[in-house]
Amino acid sequence: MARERREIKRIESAAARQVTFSKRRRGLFKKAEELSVLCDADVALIVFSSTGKLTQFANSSMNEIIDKYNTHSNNLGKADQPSLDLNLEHSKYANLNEQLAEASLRLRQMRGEELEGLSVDELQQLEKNLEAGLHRVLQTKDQQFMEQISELQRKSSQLADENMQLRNQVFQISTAGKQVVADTENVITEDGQSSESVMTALHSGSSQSQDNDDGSDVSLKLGLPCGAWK
Amino acid sequence: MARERREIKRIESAAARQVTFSKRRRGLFKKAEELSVLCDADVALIVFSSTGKLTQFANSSMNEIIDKYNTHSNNLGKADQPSLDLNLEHSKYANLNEQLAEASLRLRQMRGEELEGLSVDELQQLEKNLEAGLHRVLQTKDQQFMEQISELQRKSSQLADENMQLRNQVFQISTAGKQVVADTENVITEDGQSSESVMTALHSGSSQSQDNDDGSDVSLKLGLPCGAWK
DNA sequence: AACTATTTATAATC
DNA sequence: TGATTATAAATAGTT
Repeated sequence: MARERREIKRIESAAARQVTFSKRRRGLFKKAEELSVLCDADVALIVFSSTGKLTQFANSSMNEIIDKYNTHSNNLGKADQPSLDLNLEHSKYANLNEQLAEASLRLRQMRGEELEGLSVDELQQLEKNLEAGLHRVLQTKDQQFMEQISELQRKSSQLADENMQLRNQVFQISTAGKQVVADTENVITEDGQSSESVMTALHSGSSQSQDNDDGSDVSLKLGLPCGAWK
Repeated sequence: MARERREIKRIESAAARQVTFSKRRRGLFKKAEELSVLCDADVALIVFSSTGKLTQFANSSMNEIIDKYNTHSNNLGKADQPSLDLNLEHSKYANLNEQLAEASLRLRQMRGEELEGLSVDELQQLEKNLEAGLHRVLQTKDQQFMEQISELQRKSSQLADENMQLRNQVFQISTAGKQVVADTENVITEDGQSSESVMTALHSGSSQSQDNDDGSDVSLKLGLPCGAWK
């Protein structure tokens, strides 16, 4: 319902998926509420995003509706349930454990372990996923590198500017110094150390200029372990 | 969304309410399914009509999602649980949930999603893992290909052997046949059925050779769906 | 997140 | 119910 019809299948791009998820979830919850209001129906809606975030709607109480649902489906299914609660607890574990086991297996397989049982088709699917993942990781890494580089470029251009200013200061001060020296050569000094004073002044001026970068890190390290480069 | 905008409040006419309920319920379930498919989300939808009739949708298992919902709302919700037992249960869940969340995150990151927060070091580690995994997957796939190929080579060499033998048999038999025919033309047979015997021998010999492949599959299919190739 | 061109849902009607 | 249709609403792509 938009610029273009969208085929109903998993959106591959995580970003687009997230955007669509937000939009459609809002729409879905709105419709759910409207149905419950217009038609006086009991509606419960539970949505977990692919990242595990929960959103829920229930016109009355969620637990109430779930209970109602359980009694309904129980009536139609299993007859004896000594402790519904215990069974629920139990199945929660079982479910979580199953999901965890599944996720771990997938992870190990992506690391190239436990591939024995896989068919060629499954291996090719895995390969495709790995290549896509690797591609995105490389893209992200490149992006971070580029950011670091442009940050460094910014810093070094700033340093070059400061450098230029310092050179100017040095030049001006040393010019001024020569004038002082020239003067002292022709005039008897009052304390007998005018030459040293001038050198000290020049030096302290220089070091002060270098230090007035008030703590900013001027190191040119990339912050990367050297061994990480091929 | 129609001829006229409808105010969102309970429809008084029971008939109209029923009609709207049917239409909107269908739409709601459709949207729920689309969301689950498009965005890879877990969606559970339970609707009781005002007459008490139940309709439900869950992309996976309704119980699974309700369980997940219960653990979630337990974890994030009620603080009062006097029973030590319950707290233990609780922490077990929390633990499993944490592990599952961790594993899911790792999986998504290996698929190249949610890389935003990662440092360059972590990205490089991920890259290394992906490359290693991809390498092993490719190795395993290659190995399976090689096995299929050597199996096929074995079979076709076996077939070639059989072929050779058959050619020999055919040659010898047809040569013998000509001699027999030639002989019978000039010599009176002793039992009067030498010709038939020869023909029988030829036929039985041939069919035996074709059948002695004791059930092995001699088809030359690679066992791969054509669509799997780019 | 805001903006539209479209698609989709649906209210009224038969 | 089911089909039709004019219109409201949702939303895909874009900025």
